[in-house]
Amino acid sequence: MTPPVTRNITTKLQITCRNCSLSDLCIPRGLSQKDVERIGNIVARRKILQRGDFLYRQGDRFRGILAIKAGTAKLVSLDMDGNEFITGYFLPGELLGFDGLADERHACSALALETLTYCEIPAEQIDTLCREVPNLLRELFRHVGRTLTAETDHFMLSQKGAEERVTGFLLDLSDRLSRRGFSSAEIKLTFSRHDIGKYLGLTLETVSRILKKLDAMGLVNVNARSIHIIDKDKLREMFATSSKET
Amino acid sequence: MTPPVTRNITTKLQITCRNCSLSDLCIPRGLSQKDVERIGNIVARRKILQRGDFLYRQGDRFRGILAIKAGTAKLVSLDMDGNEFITGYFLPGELLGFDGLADERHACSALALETLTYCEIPAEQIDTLCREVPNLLRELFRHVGRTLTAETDHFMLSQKGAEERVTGFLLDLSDRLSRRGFSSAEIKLTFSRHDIGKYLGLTLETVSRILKKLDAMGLVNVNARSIHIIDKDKLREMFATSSKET
DNA sequence: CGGAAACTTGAAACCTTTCAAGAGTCGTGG
DNA sequence: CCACGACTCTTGAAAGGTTTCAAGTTTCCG
Repeated sequence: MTPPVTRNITTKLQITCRNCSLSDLCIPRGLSQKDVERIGNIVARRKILQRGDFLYRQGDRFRGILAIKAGTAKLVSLDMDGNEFITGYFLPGELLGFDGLADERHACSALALETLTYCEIPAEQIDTLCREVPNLLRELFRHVGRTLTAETDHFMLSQKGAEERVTGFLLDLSDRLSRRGFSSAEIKLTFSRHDIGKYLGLTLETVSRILKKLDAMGLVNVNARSIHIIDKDKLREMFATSSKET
Repeated sequence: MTPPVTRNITTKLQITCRNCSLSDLCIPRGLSQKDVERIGNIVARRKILQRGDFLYRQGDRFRGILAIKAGTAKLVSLDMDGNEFITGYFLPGELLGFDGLADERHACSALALETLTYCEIPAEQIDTLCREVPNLLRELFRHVGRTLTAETDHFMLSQKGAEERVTGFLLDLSDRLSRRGFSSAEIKLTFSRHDIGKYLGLTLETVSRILKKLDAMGLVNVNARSIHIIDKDKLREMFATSSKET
């Protein structure tokens, strides 16, 4: 057995927060040079995972806040009946792990959708680090806050019609990608149709049908897992269309 | 004795965190006597609002974290099209306002469902207070974390069948009430059917129908806005029933 | 007491799911 | 290099659950 995993040739280059390419997205964003140096020494760096590997599992002890350096991940929640829901997804530069804050145990599982590297602020260090680096506290709050409003948006999206859910998902993904320096028009999905469905509260069949419809309308170009957004404005327009009630 | 009273005749007595009846629910829970004293001096106390009043509005500048002393509140979000969603609700002893953490502006509106009093930790004080009171930081993180997982649960609930959504809502409400010292069987709703619908992603008609059905099944006793839970076990059972997929 | 708002109730319309089968994709091994 | 098997995705038709629409009825409050 033991499949020939593409093991990481550990580049011996020392990457710290200071010279990390994501510093303008990640925690250091709001921090001074000196502060960055400080947390750079504590952050555990460059863990590497393969598709399907867990960053952490539901029920795991909370180890710390993770920052994705490369790759994408999904947040999976199981309810008491074992039904699976995807409650969020993460791109490079985004922070996750906050679901372990409530009671020291993770409420969700996070797993890699492709080869993924990440950094980690160990849980035990957070308190002291926040005290030593005043702005870090605020920065962390900003990030949980953002996670929170993202969940709110996710909920609202999941209450709309199927068409809007899918277009909303594409727009969100596209925006978040572009904010992180990736092409906002050429999307290579790491999600399966099933994943998208579980994220949006739809069946994979419905997702498939709507993707096809958007393609037929000329708004996007769907080819298996690669999606080309042709007319984002019209996509946005169609996303907004359907409001009626108060 | 001294069971948690439902209402407070505006006693002119000086209430601080130390002698607050909710101290075992609110922030002070995890803190030492001395720490409580400390934050007790900073917390702005006992603002009072009437039904329909806003604790804060979407877009308002983030003023601080609020703790409800008495009464209930709902969190309302409007999407870009003006559609209204209820993204959460709060009982005495619960903290809200975290939706303002992301960018100094509240992403939702919070409004009182009945006469309500609350306390407030001013935003400007949070940083310094956290540095002075080490455990407060952890306690605050615990609370945001809890808010986060509550939202996840809310999302998952909203993906289920209508019957489970309503029973799930009743069970959640009942549990949270009892955890706060209120009767878990005798519920006096401060929500309208419309509110419940907006919270669960259902129309008010559907909520009405299902409430009636649960009544007819003998699981609850519905009388306008007062709900008596007769058979919570069976209610739980019916909530779990419907799991099939993996 | 009267009027507005909240709630109930029924029937039809609508959207998404379910079920079922076929097509495409990918990796492995002959 | 092609075949095989396992997935993943597509596509169609029927079933099912919620919403919508449309009246009523009740409750609440001035």
